[in-house]
Amino acid sequence: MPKTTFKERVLNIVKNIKKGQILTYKEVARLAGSEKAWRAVGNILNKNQNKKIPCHRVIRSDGKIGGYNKGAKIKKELLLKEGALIKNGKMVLL
DNA sequence: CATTTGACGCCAA
DNA sequence: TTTGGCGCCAAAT
Repeated sequence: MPKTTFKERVLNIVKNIKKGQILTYKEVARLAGSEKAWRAVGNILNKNQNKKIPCHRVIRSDGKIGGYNKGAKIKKELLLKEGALIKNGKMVLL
């Protein structure tokens, strides 16, 4: 059985995000087991950004897009295209 | 092993 | 309301 490190847990959670679902770094960190590890979460995604991981579905708590290796703008467009909507700085599903 | 980095979050002014 | 600064964790160097 795997040791499931924090990094692996985070990647697994992000990978498990459904279409149209958006989570904040803080939420992901909390699901991963460390509510205050949001910083590490962003770093982990940044260094892993694997194709299987829809890291573009993870945004900041402020409702801002945050960053993306391919470009934050593209990230936002991807989210809107998938059916996600950001309203009043919050994530809203269709 | 110690220090810096980083796709962040929240509080104070 | 907006801007600045501090705090936090894990990984990289």
